Amino acid sequence: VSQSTVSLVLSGKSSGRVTAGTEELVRRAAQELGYRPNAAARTLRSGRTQTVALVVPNVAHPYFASMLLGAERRAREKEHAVMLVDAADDHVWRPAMAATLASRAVDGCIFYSAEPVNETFLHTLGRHVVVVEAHAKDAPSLLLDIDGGATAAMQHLLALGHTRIAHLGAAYPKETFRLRFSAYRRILRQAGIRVRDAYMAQSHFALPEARTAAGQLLDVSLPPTAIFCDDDLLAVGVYKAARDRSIRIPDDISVVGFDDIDIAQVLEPELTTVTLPAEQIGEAAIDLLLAAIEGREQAPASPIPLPLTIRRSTSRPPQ
Amino acid sequence: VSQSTVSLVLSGKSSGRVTAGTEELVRRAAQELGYRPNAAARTLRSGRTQTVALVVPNVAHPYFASMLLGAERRAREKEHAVMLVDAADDHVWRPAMAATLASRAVDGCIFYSAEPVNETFLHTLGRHVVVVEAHAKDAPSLLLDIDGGATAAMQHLLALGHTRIAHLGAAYPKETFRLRFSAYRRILRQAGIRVRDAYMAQSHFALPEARTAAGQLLDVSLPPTAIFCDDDLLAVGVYKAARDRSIRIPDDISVVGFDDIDIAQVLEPELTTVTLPAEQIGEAAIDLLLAAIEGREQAPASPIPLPLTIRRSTSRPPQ
DNA sequence: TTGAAAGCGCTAACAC
DNA sequence: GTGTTAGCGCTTTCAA
Repeated sequence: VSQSTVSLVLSGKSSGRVTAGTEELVRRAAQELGYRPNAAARTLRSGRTQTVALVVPNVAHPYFASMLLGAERRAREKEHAVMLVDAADDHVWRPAMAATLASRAVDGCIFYSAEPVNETFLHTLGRHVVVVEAHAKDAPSLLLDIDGGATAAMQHLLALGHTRIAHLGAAYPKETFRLRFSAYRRILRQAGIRVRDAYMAQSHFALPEARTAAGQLLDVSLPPTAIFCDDDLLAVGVYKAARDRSIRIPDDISVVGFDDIDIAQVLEPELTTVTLPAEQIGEAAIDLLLAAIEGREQAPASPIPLPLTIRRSTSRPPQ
Repeated sequence: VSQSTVSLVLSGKSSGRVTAGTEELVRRAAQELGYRPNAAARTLRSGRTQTVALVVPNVAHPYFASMLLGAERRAREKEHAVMLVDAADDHVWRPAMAATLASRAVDGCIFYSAEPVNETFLHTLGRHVVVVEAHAKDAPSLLLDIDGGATAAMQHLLALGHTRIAHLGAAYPKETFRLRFSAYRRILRQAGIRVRDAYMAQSHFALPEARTAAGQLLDVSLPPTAIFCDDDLLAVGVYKAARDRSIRIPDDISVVGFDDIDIAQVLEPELTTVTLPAEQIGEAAIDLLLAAIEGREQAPASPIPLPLTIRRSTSRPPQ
């Protein structure tokens, strides 16, 4: 029973090369001895780690947690492991990720981009990269129909009769948020409504800050009758600020969010929001990355549609 | 310029072995060529992967997401990567984890146990294992003062004057939840209050089910004036069920949760809950695991205290 | 159908 | 101080 025979059998490449008897023998011995092939040796030989990295800005944001859930599940189905890199802030992750990729510790990387991805940088990494929710010239990217979702949200508000619509934007430098903001302004302009500076505010993803920013919007002299938020977490800030001022949702003000994280249904009234299928996005990202790693060309898919989920936080504007 | 010299320099073991000039030379060359040591080869030689696995029941639960955040941050500080395994349900993770550990793809594993850990199983793995929030005979474990937290919560309710206190338990087979339940019964008994079956319900971590279970508690003929929940997510079910019945929190019923996830402050009124320092727990788990891997013996630390955070969901019982 | 042997890229013991 | 060399455990020719 020699080394190569064992390798053949345990890698499933034994058909027509090894006798059934020998094969059985090998399997039994492996079983009894609890033998497990050493991953490092295998990687050294084959160049494949069966591991992919996932870079997200913040796992504690429920949207990313769900995406990670979907990605890990799918990766495991395909016999891959997922390594997590929490970017936390944009300066930290690059060296870490660059080192990880360059050392060949992973076969590829899913990259929830913080910004128009530096292409030189991507190339330097020399591994397969998939970008989620952003365009990248030299890497396959998984796109969402952000504009479509934002447009649906705004049109919903217009259809209800709102004209004084504010925007609470995410203070995060990413294409996806610029798209949400553009859609807001475009739809207003198309409807012949002036875009007012006083109806626009920004906040990071922290409740106290979102609450303050939302409060500024509510305290304008002629206050808005609806607020379109870049993110459900920011919508929570609106709920809090409204409550601070005894402003009722949706009677006095309508609120629309973006993401449809669990919190949307925890809020009272439940939040009307643009639904991002986070787990599905995680799965799709894994599929795209594995295809790239295995050299299967994928026709660039069309952006994932984002339906508006209408709940109780939107209604006709007050008289 | 030979292989071993390069190795010496780049592993930082060059002091007193390599001339400053040569060292500089090597570094510069490595820099220019963009040389990165191959992780697999290094692992094969050294036996260390610089990677640890983290097994959690469900990353989409905010508590675990935060724990993961803390763990990943600390691991990166210590130059380790974190591989995520989402157990999803208790049957799936074992083979996956066993394979990962046995193949030496990771140096160790943090295991948020689903159950009194099967010790034979742990040993089979043959790698370092740290168990969080559960006792394990043969592995270092990171303990939380669950009983202390639950006791504080119950005593808070008693101190407010409640005697009809219900318990909404998590339908999840884990020591930590049994401890919460025992504390509930013990405190009632110590206060001379009869433990009523009608005041006890269970639910999985799904809002519709939690809402139904909470509803049953509220619909008892002599309803409770307070509910102690095993988890903040279950407390959300109570809020929903109360709202369905126009029962006011805290005027008609007080609610206490467990975890202090972000949702606790999203709820209105904000939830009184037992605070688990999730990120800190993740960090501590990494510290414990790395200590074990590096052979540093750690005196078993005392359980992490869990303070009760009192917010607006608890008050005196109605007259 | 099975075995022998080379070599993936690194580290560490040892020789120079 | 620097170079030579063996070997980590596997896969994969190639020879028997």
